[in-house]
Amino acid sequence: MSDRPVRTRIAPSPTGDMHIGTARTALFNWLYARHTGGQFLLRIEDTDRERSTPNAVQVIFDGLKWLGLDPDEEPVFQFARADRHREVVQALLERGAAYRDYMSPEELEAERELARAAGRVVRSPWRDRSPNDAPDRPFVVRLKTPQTGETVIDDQVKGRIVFQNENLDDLILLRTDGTPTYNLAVVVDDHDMGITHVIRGDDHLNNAARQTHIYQGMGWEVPVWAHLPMIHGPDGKKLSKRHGAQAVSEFDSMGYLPEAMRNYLAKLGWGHGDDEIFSDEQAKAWFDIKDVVSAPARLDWDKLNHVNNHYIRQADAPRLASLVETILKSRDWTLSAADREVLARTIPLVRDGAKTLLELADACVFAIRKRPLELPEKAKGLLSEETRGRLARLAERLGAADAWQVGELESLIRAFAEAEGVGIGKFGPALRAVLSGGSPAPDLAGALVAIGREESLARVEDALSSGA
RNA sequence: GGUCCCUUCGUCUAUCGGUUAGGACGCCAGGUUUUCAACCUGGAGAGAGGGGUUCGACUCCCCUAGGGACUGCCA
Repeated sequence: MSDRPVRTRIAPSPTGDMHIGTARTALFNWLYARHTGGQFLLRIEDTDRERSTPNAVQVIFDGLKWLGLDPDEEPVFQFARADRHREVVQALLERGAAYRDYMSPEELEAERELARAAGRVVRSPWRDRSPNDAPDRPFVVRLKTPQTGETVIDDQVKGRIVFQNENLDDLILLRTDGTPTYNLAVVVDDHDMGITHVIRGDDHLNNAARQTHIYQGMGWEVPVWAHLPMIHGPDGKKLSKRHGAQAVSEFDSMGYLPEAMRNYLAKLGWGHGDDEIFSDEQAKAWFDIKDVVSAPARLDWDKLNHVNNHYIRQADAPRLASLVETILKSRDWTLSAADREVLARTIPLVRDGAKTLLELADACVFAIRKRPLELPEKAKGLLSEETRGRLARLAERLGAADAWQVGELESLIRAFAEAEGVGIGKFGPALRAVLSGGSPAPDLAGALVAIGREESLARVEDALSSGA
């Protein structure tokens, strides 16, 4: 390999959702490019005309953008390069590194069965036939892969892997209809894009051996290979919908922060000693393909939640407020300017316990609910005559509080309990219920601050006057 | 069937021939406590099995078992 500047790429096919495994592959490519001062590129593999959709292309753009993995150049669309791919096939043909195969689908099928039964690879009789024998029939173009010797893949993750060439079949390069296949297109595009490091899922490990011969047929430099193990579901099976999520957009809508995803995904298959939480800058500085683990990893929701909670605590409050507002709006809440202020006050008080933005939003609801709050049955039971009197006396003190701040209110509540000669447990639960209407709420002082003085006192008043 | 990959606590991982096999999440116990979290302290918990190589193997080699990928004119 040469010392060309590093260029990596992510090459998804736009046929549906963006899988979280694709996201991690993109992350590793991005990290490696950033680590080495190289470039990270995007190529849309849209050669499957049946399944590729513009919408799915947009999903990929959106997914990468959300994850903060910005490509350094405009995306390359593979289908648009079909002429170039055919040009390379022509060159391969001229060099004698490829041949036209006139087997009919039926013949191919028969050969496939024979080959499988014999435990060997599919072979075409046209490989060694003279072009002069060519019939007037549709044909595919196949790569003329060596049948003796061995092909060595020096993989950065898996190590040195040796394939016996007799086990490698002749890849189809061009279909009967003249369109290029995936295996040809990746190689040509990676070469033309100057990709130095092919970092991709290890489902392509076998392809690497076969693709090597396309590079060699053209006399091109073979890239450095790095085949990443896949991400499995918590049960160790292939990650699928029933595991809760598999698409990047789903993690977004479940309330995971992109920086949390980057940190968590980076730790899935790669690590830097005992470091668990690290910044993008640290990840870029530390990341090396050689440190990627070679075994598949399972998605662990508990750990993802833990990491996400960490980043929710770290995030800017205004950013969280806007994210929470988006979630609340999607639940048909309309927020006034005053509500937004309440939200801004509430978030710092409740964020510590939130594992997702959805939970954060839930935790804010108590503060913006509209009076009069309907108390749950359980709460009504708390409002004995004695407690009502106590709350009334407490409301008086609250009304006269110097400052409406957590510290002040905490001491006020403590002092009140002492004055009443009871523990906070005697009136705390009732106050909480009255303030929140049964919604989850933080500690009393925090709840009071979040709700605001006027609104808090009004809620207490509502409760005391109802059914009195 | 063939080729190839993988295998340390439940999970993610550290270890790069010599460690009481470390950390994190989760779990359990205790603490804090006006709810739920969060937080603090402590605890349980691992080298798939069998052969080698070596003074010494989680670490190197082989076999077995169990997972997985590929074996498409999909990507």
